[in-house]
Amino acid sequence: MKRTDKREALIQAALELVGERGFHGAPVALIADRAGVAAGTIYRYFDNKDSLIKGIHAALEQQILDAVTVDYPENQPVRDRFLHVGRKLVGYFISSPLQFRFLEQYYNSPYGVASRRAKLFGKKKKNLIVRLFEEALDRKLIKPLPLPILFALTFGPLIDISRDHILEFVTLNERLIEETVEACWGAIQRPRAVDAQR
Amino acid sequence: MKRTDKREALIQAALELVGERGFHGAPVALIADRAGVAAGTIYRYFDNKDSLIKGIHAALEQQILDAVTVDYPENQPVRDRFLHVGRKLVGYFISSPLQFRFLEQYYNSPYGVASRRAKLFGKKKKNLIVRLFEEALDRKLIKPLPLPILFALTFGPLIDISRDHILEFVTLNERLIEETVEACWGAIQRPRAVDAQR
Amino acid sequence: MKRTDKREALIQAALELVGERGFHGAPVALIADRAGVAAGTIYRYFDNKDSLIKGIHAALEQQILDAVTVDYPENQPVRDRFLHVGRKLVGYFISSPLQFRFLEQYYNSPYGVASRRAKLFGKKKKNLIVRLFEEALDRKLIKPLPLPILFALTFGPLIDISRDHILEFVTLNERLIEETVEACWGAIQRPRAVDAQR
Amino acid sequence: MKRTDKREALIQAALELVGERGFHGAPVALIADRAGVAAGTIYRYFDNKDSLIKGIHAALEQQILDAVTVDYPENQPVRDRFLHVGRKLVGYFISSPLQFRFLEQYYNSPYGVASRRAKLFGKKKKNLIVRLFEEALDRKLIKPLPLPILFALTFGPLIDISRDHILEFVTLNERLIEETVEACWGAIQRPRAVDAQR
DNA sequence: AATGAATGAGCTTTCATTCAT
DNA sequence: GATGAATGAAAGCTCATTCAT
Repeated sequence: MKRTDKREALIQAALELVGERGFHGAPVALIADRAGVAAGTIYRYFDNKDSLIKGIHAALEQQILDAVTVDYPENQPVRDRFLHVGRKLVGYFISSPLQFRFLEQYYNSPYGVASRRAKLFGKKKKNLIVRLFEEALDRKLIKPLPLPILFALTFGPLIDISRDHILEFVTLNERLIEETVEACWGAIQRPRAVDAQR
Repeated sequence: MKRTDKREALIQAALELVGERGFHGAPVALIADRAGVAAGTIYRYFDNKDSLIKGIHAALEQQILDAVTVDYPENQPVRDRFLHVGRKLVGYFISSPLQFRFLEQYYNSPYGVASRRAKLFGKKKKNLIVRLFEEALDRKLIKPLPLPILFALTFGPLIDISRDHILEFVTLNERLIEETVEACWGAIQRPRAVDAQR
Repeated sequence: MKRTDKREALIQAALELVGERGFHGAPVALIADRAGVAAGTIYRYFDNKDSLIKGIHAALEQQILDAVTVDYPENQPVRDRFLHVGRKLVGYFISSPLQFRFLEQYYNSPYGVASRRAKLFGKKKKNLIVRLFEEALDRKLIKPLPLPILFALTFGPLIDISRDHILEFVTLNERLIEETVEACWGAIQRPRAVDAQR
Repeated sequence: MKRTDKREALIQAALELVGERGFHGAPVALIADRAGVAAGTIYRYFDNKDSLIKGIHAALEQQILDAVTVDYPENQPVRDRFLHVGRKLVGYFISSPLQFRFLEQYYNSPYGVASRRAKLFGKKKKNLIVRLFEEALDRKLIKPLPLPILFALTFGPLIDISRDHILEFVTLNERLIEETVEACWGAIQRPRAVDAQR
């Protein structure tokens, strides 16, 4: 097993254990065991357990960023770009349940308290999203609400339905995802002019 | 101190400690200390620590149910009843940050995995909400989506903005709450007939 | 076993193990074992292992102080008082080999680096000795050398012969102790006037 | 780097680390690192860590012996030879603080327990000193005390003042060293006949 | 000969739970 | 009923030593 392989094996093992059992269920001895290495070996690849956990988190943020960026319709209307991001996000989550559950654990633990601010979005991605929302606000396409509320109305439900799908409370399909993402857009979309108000 | 008082004191102490410091910061010795009883005493009132934690959860669900039920406009239109529930929910959360943070801890821990199914709503309350949504579906007032998705589109954002308010990412006021609850309704509301479709 | 007994048992066990084997040979598990308690019990009596070690050190300093103070001939000539201190010090050390070896370990370890300044003498005792030496210097009874050098010339050899006795390189008896203590006095004693110089 | 160079580098690195930080601060990985070799390489030159430590000790004893032997006034009076040894010893110690501190660590650790018997003097040097003392005893120049006591009265203080100088409790100069060494001689010197007693 | 990744026993400390008082 | 001292398993981490390369 090569150096990189072992690092990957440790990340994979920790990801699985935390995803499956939570942080309480992922002591270093077990992580090492599942990765097929000795406990002490972890400390050749990571400064300490926290560092391993944070490393996974960082890697996942990058994955999400990548997933959302693929085929991003840079030059299409705001609405289309929003729908793209929503679709890709849900797509990533439901195709990566371990990763999703890890992130849920992470953001609700001492580890994640500090980076909660960044929520599910790393710097680069946040900028992508933030830019999108700010453009939408500028053009008066969406309601003039604080960004955190706009995020809550859009990404909150998408995360929730992803979790529900993974926990099998609901079975998503393309149509349902599309309708939900569109409903999220509907939640923040600015009511059209006079006619629609009537 | 009466029997019930001690039970209450233990629940309150555990609630505070978990809310303030997370589960890691709430060992039984500390809970007992803050409750003004001996460590061993906990085991007269609860089978074990898990049981205490679950007891708190149950108590909080009841509190939420009560909060939502107060002044519930039983005979008003579905939309009004929905807005009432949303408003009360957010009101309860932001006026009970300890309770809110406890629940967040709870649902993201081994304790909560089992009861996640119940989400933020206990049996009775679920029925209240479920009845509301089913009536809305029957009358074709909202989109024909699976209940979990409807919940995600409505309660998801409300929980998120409550968290953001408690963490001071945003400062809610009555107007913002109202707009957000209405936006949630907008997300699931059935587009009106022919005109809106055009 | 009473509370105090257990504390004493832990101190005794740690004292023995450190004295016999050095700090490396005194892991908490072994200390607890020899004291007849569980490992965790140590932490009811001491904040941590360091605290236990420091507690022993403090207790021993007090013991030494007490030993030296008993029958201290407050109103006798400086020379008599010096001889008293020397005799008592050696007497304490060779009758308390475990304590002696513990202290040797202590002063040569990370634990003792900070308190090295105090050397074998706690505050009160240092003052007793310091006062004695200062009086002797004032009266021009001893050579005008820096205090550390005076200490080295007097207590250095006394500690060394105590160690040698404990390690059985030499077998001390009252006469030998007396002669050595007097030799130490001889080392710092001011040469008498003109005659002695010739 | 030649074979011998690596051995020397390892000894030097270990000497520095132990001298600076104590045994706790000198794990093999760090020693190897500072010596510019791989951790495993140590085991080509020494059986194990203990062996390396003992190797340093042996080297230092040789150094001390050499230092004391230089300019040794073989044909001068016993007193002069004694003063020479004392001076050279202190001179070596205060000009080699790392070496001094290593030896202090060594003699107070599991490593040194076995070789304590040899004290600061290896075989050859012991013989030099022992011969000196035996000659002095034969000629009735010093008090008829056991050798360990004579050593304690003479080398004990010299080691102590060297330590105090290194720790900056006192600042030695040639005069102070001379006076102290002479005081040591005074401690063991046989009182001169009737006249001096008067 | 030399490397350095890997090992795993051993360390100190925490804490849910028990039980004699 | 209530206490809180005692327990001991389990945690994260270190480091002397080995061995495939």
